[in-house]
Amino acid sequence: MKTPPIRRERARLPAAERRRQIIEVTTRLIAERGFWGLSMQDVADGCALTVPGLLHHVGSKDNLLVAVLEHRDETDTRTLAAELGVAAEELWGEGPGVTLRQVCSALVRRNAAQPEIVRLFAVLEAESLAPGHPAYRYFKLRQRRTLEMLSRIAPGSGEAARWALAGQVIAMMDGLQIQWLRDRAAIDLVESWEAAADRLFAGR
Amino acid sequence: MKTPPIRRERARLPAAERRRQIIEVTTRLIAERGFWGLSMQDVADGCALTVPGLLHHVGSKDNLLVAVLEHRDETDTRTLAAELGVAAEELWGEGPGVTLRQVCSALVRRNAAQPEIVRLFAVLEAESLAPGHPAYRYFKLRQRRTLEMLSRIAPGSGEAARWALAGQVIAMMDGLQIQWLRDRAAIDLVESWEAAADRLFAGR
DNA sequence: CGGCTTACCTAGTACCTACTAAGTAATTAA
DNA sequence: TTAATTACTTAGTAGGTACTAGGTAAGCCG
Repeated sequence: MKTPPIRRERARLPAAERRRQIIEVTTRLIAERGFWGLSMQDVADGCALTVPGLLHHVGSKDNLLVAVLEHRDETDTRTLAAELGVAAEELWGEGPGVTLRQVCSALVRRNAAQPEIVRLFAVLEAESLAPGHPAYRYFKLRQRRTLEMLSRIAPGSGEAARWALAGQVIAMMDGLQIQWLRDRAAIDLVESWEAAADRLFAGR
Repeated sequence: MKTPPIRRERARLPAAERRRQIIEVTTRLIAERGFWGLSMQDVADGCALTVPGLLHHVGSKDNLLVAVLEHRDETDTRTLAAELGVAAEELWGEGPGVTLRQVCSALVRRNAAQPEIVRLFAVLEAESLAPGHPAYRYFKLRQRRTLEMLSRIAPGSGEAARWALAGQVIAMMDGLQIQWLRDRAAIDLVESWEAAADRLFAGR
């Protein structure tokens, strides 16, 4: 005695739109629980889908993570360039288009407005330190790439000195962001960063 | 037709010793997968125990995490004080026993020798940013406490300036540690820190 | 309208999750 | 030497995990 199929009142969305929704929901959930703590069931629920319905769009859990990261990288560089009033290509070019300090200020200001996404990266950044993590390579490459980009526009004479400064700048931003995420009432991210930057960029 | 009970060749350890082993194994596993990714089965396997055997000692998964953190705090402050040749109590006292820079150098040098434990904290620090995490309160308190301790021995005139410096020092250490953990071949933690400290403590 | 694509479904697999209940046997104390 | 303690076991519960196979129906194009 089979129960007759129940008509569901689910919206049938075009793939692109559904994908966008999936990525948005996943971003929030990873920020909360990390990738290891993420469950496809929760993502599906957040999209009013079944789990196989979700898998139809993303294929697998690992793929989903990759999709989230790629989407972030894409939008991030785009909006950052826009905020600085510069074309994305010349952001990291040789010419003195923008200073390191300007880039950092823009970055921090935008991050201050999207704590959820900052948290996503903070959690994944730490989780992915283990070589078995599906985002291990992604973050390793990302670190090298970021360091290279920042050191290119860093002030200072020697190449080594510019690299060191770039590393310090990244470390400081990451560290302050965590303190801020932990106690947003007590810490103002932009203000803390500017104070730290005054010290890091002193005499330049 | 029951299979007869198989005689296991398992060591029966005194509680204290078994607990020590459990904490050690758990520390390694959390560093790898985070708390959300930790499974009691894996911990039990690592100790050559069954899961209920493990639960006999720790009660629950949350308790296990608390035990790990408490154990770390205990040993960490003890060995840090020893390394500086100071009693633990006067480490954070009013008198000019040690400078902030000395404390940081000692901290970084010791951390450089135990990457697994640094990774444990890096992962938990990020994961526990979510209010539902069992270590949420622990890390929030820890951040406040650390900030207070460091700012007490920080150089500088105003109280606000000392707090700011303490925050920057913590941020820089955390950030450099992550870069180091991600690419230990490319980065020397102690060296990076000293270079950064030269800048942070400049003119003091 | 008729056929094709595709968004999404139900059903099921094989396994892992933390945790409990209740019992056994090794160790220690009287 | 017996009695109490306790480290650890097997067995079981109730539910969650990612993922697959195969089907249904909604929407688009001719």
